[in-house]
Amino acid sequence: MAIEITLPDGSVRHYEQPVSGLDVATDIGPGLAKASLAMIIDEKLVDLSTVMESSCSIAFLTRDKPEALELLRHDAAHVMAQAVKELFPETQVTIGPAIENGFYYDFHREESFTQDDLHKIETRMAELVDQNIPIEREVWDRNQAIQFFRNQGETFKAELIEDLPETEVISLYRQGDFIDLCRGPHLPNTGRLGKAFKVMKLAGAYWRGDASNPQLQRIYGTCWRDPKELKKYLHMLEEAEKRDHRKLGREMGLFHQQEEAVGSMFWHPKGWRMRKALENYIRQQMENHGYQEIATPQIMDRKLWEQSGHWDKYAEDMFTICTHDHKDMAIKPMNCPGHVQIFNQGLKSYRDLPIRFGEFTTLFRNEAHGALHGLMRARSFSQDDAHIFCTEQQINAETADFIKMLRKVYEDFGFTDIRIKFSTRPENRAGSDETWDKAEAALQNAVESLGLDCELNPGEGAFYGPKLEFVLKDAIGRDWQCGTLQVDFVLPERLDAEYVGEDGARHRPVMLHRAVLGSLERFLGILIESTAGHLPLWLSPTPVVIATITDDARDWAQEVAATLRKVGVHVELDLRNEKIGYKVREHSKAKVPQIWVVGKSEAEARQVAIRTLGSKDNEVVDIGAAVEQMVAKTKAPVHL
RNA sequence: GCUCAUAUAGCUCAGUCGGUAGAGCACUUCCUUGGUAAGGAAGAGGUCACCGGUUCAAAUCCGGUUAUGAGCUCCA
Repeated sequence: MAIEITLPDGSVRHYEQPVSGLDVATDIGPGLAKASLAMIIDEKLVDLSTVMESSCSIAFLTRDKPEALELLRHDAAHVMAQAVKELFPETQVTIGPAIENGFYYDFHREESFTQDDLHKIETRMAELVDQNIPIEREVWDRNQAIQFFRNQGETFKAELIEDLPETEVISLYRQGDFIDLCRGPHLPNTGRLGKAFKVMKLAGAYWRGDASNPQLQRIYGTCWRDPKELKKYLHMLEEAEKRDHRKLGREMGLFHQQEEAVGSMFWHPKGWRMRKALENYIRQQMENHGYQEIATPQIMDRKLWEQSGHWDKYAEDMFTICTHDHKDMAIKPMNCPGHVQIFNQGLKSYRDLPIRFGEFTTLFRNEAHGALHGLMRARSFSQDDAHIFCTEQQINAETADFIKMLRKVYEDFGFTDIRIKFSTRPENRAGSDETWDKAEAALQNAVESLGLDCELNPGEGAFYGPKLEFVLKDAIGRDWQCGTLQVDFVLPERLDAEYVGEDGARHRPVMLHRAVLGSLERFLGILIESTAGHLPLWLSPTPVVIATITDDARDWAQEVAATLRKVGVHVELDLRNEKIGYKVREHSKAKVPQIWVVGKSEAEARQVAIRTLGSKDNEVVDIGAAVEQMVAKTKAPVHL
């Protein structure tokens, strides 16, 4: 029986007998055999050792291809597991996948790994690579595999196999004495892994991601195709650390936090100017989109939160107050119930809908201690929060208008590539399945009519409805939900919202919960990190500092400052007896977007020398033109 | 909340074997009026996060607490 192997270039090789990928690669050339990590048969990635029994098309996955990374990282995880088992035999292995930039492996061991252990593990991994141990695939009988891992004391692995569907092929990979359950594919040997990896850090993680399960020790590593890539990545991490908003917030004099107010901000003058500018900007956009601003009480009776269902789900995370007459009050963690109270005042007609209420007041949530993260996750924060009360027929149009606003706003900050997650019904929820079917279908319909590209995020919706999450990344690549849109058929029912329809009967409105920026604090944090503190001038607390070279220019500097203040530009003067280089350095470090340097010659010519942040040059401009460009740039964008 | 790590001057950090603390920058004063990322000199600044223990003696060793960082869980 002849076997025809078709290669990507269209050439065909003929074999009389079953042949492995490695054989074919060796036939073509020893260079290819050496460079190949795995192969692709009919678009499926498999081991190089896979034997082909019939004709097929194959391609070799070589190290230089970007897809090789995932394979290398997965193998790095296995090599790490082998190293850990050799060094600490009492450890139980669980799972170890490739992730963005690297890999991790979750281990169970009574004793904690130490920093020193991590070094040992890394060293041992390098030794295993040097030993060039063959990695071999074996297919086992399911019960035999379970029994095998049980005998080895690997209860987590045994549990994994037990939970695999009966039809699943149980493949084990053997590298030396180490055998692991794995779907594969893998490299032909440990030598192919190379040494562009690094064991990074230790963290806790729950077995199967459930906090009620035992906690495992997760060891993270990074892995690349060559040392150059590794170095580049490590350098990138260092650079990202410099963009940390908590660090920049201090350096730019924006805010600080302290022990007496964990999770909350002390906003300094500059930070607060910035925070206000952002709020005023989004307030303007909302007004242009027909939203009406309201303010609801900070403290409301527990009864209202019980009625809405929040008490049931979030009581632990709410700050509560017991008044002197023993009333239980909650400090509001969100605005929705308050907004419904205003909607419920007076009888609404279908002619009134949609009604869009917006609010920016501060919310308070007693977030878990370990969840706090600077501006990104705080215990007090405010949102560009709004609720749209509308009919089912209006959902699509309202969604379209919201998306339109969101896109323009995100563009203003340079966020053009927005990830959207579609989160569906969670396990713990309010409302009937029928209601959820309707809400999810309505949101799905709106998404489709707009042609939005969403990732499905099952089970992650709000307890009252499905949601869209608009996700941005921070400096080191972590995801943060910023904007959101939620379709809610539940709260209007629970809080008894209604309107009179065309038919004269009473109906429940639909509630759309939505925020473009999400938490203003979080959005600022993301923005500071994404811009490395180089904010747009209209958001910058001090868009310009006027710095004198000598006292000769003092009067001119003050005149320029007065001119700017007259047109509403926040300007600071630096008249100190310091060298201009010193002043430039200081204000550059504080991320001041423009430094207007004035010396004797500028004073005489009624000019300023503009130095823009990030540039080493300066441009000498007449005062009229300079003020004009500053006024234009410090004006927040407005969209209609 | 859980796991691991960390906590020394305003900031960034050093501090060996346990013997009561040090640098640079910032700050204050004086000198310097200098053309685009650090001019010079002097001075001041610390209950070594907090509480307890071991010890003749603790920044240092041990226990606890709090906060911070990373990750997990959570995120209305």
